Amino acid sequence: MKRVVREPEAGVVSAGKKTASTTISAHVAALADPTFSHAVIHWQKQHGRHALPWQNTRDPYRVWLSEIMLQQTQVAAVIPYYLRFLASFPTVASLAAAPSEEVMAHWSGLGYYSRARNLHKCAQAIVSMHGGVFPGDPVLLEQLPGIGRSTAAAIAAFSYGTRAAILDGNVKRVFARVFGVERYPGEKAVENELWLRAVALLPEAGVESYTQGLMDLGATLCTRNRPSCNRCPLVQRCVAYATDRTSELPIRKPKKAVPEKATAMLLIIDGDQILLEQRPDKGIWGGLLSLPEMDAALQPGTTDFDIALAHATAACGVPVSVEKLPQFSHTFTHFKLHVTPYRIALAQRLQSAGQSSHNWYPTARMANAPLPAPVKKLLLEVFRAPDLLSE
DNA sequence: GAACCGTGGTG
DNA sequence: TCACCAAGGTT
Repeated sequence: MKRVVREPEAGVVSAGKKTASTTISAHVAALADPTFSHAVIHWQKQHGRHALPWQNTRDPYRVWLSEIMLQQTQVAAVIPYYLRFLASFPTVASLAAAPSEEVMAHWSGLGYYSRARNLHKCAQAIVSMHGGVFPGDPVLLEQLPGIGRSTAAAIAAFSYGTRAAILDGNVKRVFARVFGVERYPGEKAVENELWLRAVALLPEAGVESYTQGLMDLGATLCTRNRPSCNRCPLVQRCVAYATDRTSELPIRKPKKAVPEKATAMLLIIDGDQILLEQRPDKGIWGGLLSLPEMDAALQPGTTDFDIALAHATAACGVPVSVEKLPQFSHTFTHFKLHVTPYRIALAQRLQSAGQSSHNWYPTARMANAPLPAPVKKLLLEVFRAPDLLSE
């Protein structure tokens, strides 16, 4: 259960003694500037984006789906996923009722798979606890799985016109430049300050255009590299522009070396089926199917070839051939993975050896399987299966 | 606060 | 090739 913490609205001050909320309200009031939202709204109506697939609707289901998909993900990557998802699950009830494997299959390749698991949980909570209707109160939205403060505000603003502040990567970048924030925005104290500004700068009316405008500004003009300041409606008030610091702000996250890991993946093939394993929810690629893996480092003194044979035998049957496939590596946000794939043909399948997490999957349906992107890529190269998900 | 959690595009 | 980054949330 997540905590819901919210400072009081601007102007709402608890009676009596001088409290922290008094200070916050005063701070918010001091940061207010109606000309800011006016400039953003005016620009958005003329130059913002108005034809994205999830726009021109106030259907909270569509707004919610798009906001979850767009977390840490760029618009261009989301569009095909959003369209396929909506075609297969047109309502929150249909999504709630869908098997989780089907939900994961539709998310396969989009990354951050806890988003998909939380999406499914959230749909079920909307049906069971909210009568199938998304609440318009950001405080209620934030209690649902996968919805944090910023996403809750976006959903409430776009669906119901609720006056709530977002603070996503776009807004952080715009604010960091306009207000000349010289510290890393990921730092808690800095983020708190940015939230205060976000609340203080909300318009009295037109929160939909304002919110979309902030996102559009960040995505189309106030980009990380080479921002288009000459077209920006905030350029006159931009500290970074005035001081020629747009390439320095926002301050970058301090980098650190990423660890490297190695694994072997087994393509155990029996006729037209391949053995896949359900991955636990916790950890990388949680909740997806993937290839069985073995850690060669755990078996010193033997060859990879021997280990692959032994593993396949123990897992599911009698192998007749083992072929080492070309190695590849995959870089995640926080580590790099080196993979050695082995292709193993099976002469005889042992029914009794299969675990519950084991899943014999038709190779022809590989493109539809809920697989991690690099695994799907590998398998499609091996089997050259057609893409069936779009049907 | 910090680690964890993906992927594809970009320079 | 590689570092960096993009509509964050959870633990």
